[in-house]
Amino acid sequence: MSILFPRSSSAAKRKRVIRELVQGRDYATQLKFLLQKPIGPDGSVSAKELVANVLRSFAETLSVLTSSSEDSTSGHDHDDEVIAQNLVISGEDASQVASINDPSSEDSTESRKGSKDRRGSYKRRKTEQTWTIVAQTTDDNHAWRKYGQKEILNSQFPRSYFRCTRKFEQGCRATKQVQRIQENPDRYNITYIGFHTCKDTLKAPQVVTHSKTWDSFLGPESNVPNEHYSTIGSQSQIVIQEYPNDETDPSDLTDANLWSDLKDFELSNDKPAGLKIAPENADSVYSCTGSRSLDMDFGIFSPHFCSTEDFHFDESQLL
DNA sequence: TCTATTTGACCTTG
DNA sequence: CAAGGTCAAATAGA
Repeated sequence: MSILFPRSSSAAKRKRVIRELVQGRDYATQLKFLLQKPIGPDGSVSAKELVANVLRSFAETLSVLTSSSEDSTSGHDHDDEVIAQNLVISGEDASQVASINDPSSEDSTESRKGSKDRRGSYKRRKTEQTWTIVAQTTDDNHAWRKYGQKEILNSQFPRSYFRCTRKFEQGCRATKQVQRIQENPDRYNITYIGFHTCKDTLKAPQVVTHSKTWDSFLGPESNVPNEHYSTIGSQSQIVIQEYPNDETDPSDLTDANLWSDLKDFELSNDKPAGLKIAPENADSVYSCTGSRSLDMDFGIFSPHFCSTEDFHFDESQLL
């Protein structure tokens, strides 16, 4: 595949292409989770394979575009957002998503109503789909509300817990955990748990907080200078998709609730609410660290996607 | 006054 | 039982 854009005149088109590709790939990734089905009875290409191909195609295209743009761009705009390049499934079974709306796996919030002395009586949401990214920013275009912070054993930095601000308005189940990486305090390990099911993501351009810096998010131990997080450009993000290890059949992913979730994604202002972890401000994503691979592994991507830093995609260079 | 954050308590899980 | 996740009262800020 070879796509060459005339430098000046087609910059906008190029930008759009990149955006669409990235977005499309994210959608395909979501689709993949929903279509964990074996080959059809008639031996036709399975949806799984299909999605794999789509993803591979996206990855390849982006790879080409990126490499072709790298040597042709000299300037970097600090404010430019950077697009995540790869969403890697390091998969365990994708079974858990099916239980998103399963009452048995619901957050304890409901079940605790009326019993004030049951603080903390919750069901740990190990049944949710989770994925982890490494990034220099925690901004992901979703509105989050911090609800807790914990000192973590053998970790210099505390872990902060966030939930979607629309948890109660719209019942959005998305949560995330943010923790500064000890070996690399410039970056954060961000674990997303569950997909956003809220719809007005555009109304939530930033993480909602009264705090002025991420330091306040990440605890008093944090001593990274504020200005370190004042800009968005040039972040690196690494995505590691994870599935809970569960016995549920992956085909449950086609659960009606999920489809409705998917519909929600589509309705959410052209922005995928779920896998938005590959936000516009990510530039590098990798992982091949999965323990148990899904049948369809993202290893189908070209090898460089699995290395840690060689795939650096800065959208600003393409725009 | 309203909304978000902080923080210690409480609970689940392994 | 320790570690980690969540709640909710207290607090802070707009």
